[in-house]
Amino acid sequence: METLKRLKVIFEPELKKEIKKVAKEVTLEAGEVIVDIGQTIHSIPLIISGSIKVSRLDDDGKEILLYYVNSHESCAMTFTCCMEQRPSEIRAVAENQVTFLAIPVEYMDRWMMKYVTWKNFIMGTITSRFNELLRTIDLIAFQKLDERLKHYLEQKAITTNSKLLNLSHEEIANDLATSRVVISRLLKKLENDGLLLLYRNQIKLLSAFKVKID
DNA sequence: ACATTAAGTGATT
DNA sequence: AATCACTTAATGT
Repeated sequence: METLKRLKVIFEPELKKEIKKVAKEVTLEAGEVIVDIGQTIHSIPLIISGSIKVSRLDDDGKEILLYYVNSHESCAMTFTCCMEQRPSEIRAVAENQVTFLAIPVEYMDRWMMKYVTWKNFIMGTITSRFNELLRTIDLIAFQKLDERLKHYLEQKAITTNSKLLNLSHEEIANDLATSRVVISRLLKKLENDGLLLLYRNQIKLLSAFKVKID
């Protein structure tokens, strides 16, 4: 399985062998649901290419974006759900065409004990996700929607690997759980600041907008 | 040409 | 920052 080589994680050879043995390679098209709220997860994904959008539903059943899982990453929420075999709190949808290795949950525990690199990998993705969520909580608490928007655009550029984003203001507003009018105003400000250009259903990030792609 | 949908803006809470 | 009300611009039929 050459796909494993493309992961930048450094797993020890024995672990790689085990992964090859038990993992199933799955490819999904954009929009396909991987897990929905209430479902129980039986395997954890190691993303080879593409990305997954992870969201939860608020009280009114509206979708609110939590984060994207990109290439070479895995989803922190699935770990916690898997451990206890509890129903998923989140919904995961393929953002674009995505291929990942599905690893059955029972190996999670076993490998944690057996392989340091696996433990480090799991802990690493949980910590970085936790820190990111902490940051967005801060931004929400201090009502810094403009910074959340910038972060959102940056993530979007990373997942699509393009500075040309095909998004309407309304979609952004839905993802950030706010109103379209607010997004339009903030985007206009960013445009005036020379960070981006606005078109209909399209946003072009300029070089002044620091994103490390290409 | 007309209807529909996306985006821009002032005023108000 | 959210909502309302309204305008303007772009796009589809």
